Amino acid sequence: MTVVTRFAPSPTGFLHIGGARTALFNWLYARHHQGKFLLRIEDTDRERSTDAAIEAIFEGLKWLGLDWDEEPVFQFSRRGRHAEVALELLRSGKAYYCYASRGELTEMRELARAEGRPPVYDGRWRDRDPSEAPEGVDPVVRFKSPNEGVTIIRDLVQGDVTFANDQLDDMILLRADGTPTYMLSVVVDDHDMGVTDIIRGDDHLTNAARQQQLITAIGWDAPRLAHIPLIHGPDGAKLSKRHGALGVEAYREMGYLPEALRNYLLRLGWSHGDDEVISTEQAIDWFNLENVGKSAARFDFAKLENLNGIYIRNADDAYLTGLVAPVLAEKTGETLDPNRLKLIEKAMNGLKERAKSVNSLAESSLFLIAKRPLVLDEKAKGLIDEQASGILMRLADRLEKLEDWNKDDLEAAVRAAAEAEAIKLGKIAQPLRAALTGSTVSPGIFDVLDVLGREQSIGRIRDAAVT
RNA sequence: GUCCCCUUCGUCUAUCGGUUAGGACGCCAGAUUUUCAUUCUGGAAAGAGGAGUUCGAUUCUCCUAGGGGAUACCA
Repeated sequence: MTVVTRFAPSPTGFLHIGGARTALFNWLYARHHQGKFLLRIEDTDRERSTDAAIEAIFEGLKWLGLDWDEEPVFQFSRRGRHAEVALELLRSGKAYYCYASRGELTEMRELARAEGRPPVYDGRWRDRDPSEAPEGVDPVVRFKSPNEGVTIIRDLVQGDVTFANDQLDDMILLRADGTPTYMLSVVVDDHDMGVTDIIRGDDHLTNAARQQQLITAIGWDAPRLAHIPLIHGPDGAKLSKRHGALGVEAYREMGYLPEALRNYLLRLGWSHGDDEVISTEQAIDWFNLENVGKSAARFDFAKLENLNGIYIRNADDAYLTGLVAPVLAEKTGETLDPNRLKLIEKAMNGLKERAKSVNSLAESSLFLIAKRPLVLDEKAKGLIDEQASGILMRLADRLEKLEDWNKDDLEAAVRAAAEAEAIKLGKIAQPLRAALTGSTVSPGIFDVLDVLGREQSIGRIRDAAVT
């Protein structure tokens, strides 16, 4: 049987980082087994579901490169089918109408808690005759779950987990208004979609027992289960939305590459020996459930940043230029013409060597497209004293005489200038850097000269030398 | 309260009874270098605590502690 996995987020907010990892694992598992990766939007909570959230989930998955098979399933649209299954259970005596009021339910829970018993529904309508039903009350449909024995979940990550059946009460299948609850919907949808392997957060582990009872009652085959641990924030607390949990689009805005984030997320809870930098092809080839850890992991930005740097350094110059362009456009307030983009791409090799994010890449390429005269930062200004000005003027004269403006000749000229001045290369390179870039930090100075070209370079040197 | 899960350097992790407990990030020191970054070398840094089982436990069992999750007519 081919593997079918699914990612089933509820569209009540952005695609957060924990969901992204769940999606990644499902995707990897499906691709590894040459199976299918399906998407289901669990939008049955009409109050909280929004179209914007649905869009954010699609966009987030696309950005991460997690392509899904077939059309996404919208759970709400399948409510008729869900109710049908509940009604069938009702007919076969595996479910029943319950007329207990909300007040009764609260009372029940409080009493149970006070007595140290599990806070569950006591089954008061389980065997009661419907003729006793109170007037004018719309009943809910409850599942008649086994009261004795145990339910064992054979989890691929967590191992065998045993629940006593008396801990699990008769859950609601259909609300008083006839709409299905989550427990029913997932079971029916997973079955109808042919899902063979459910990989989800371990906050669903207790749900798994109830769902398994339901599946057994209906008579379906149970899918394989794998409950992966949650991701915690840097402080070890649960990663909640008000607690630093960001949507994947926030990571894009911070300048992380999707492939770096994917790699980071993969290593958060899964390992392959000592391997750290893992390509997507390798990930698909290697991914398995056996090497998924059982404990929650903390999110560590420092490590993500390191990985991001590695991916940036290895990335294609044109690709990076394409990513930098919009950021630059936003910073400068104008879209870049092809000539300046070409300039950036030419400098990219030196730029990417020292970048940790797309944003820092943009920041450090700003000098390339700056207009003369350059504004020097404080440190750069400090480098150009009277002596340095003289050196720069003489260097400008020397550079002007160069026949050919290329990296090798430029290097030779600058070194010759240093020798003529009887100073170390650094003594001339730093003021030169300040003059050309307005900063004390930049790519190699000969690269900068080369990329900037004769006119800009000499102009900038003279600008700095006279002020 | 009840149930379930988890626990190796600060962080992510390797180890599937016998290792000087390995790697990565971060940190510190050094080398390279025109700045920064990269790269390279070296260093500090861990089995929550307690009982067992065993010739031998990080590894198996139990207890304690700590952390997390679930306890809805939310998903």
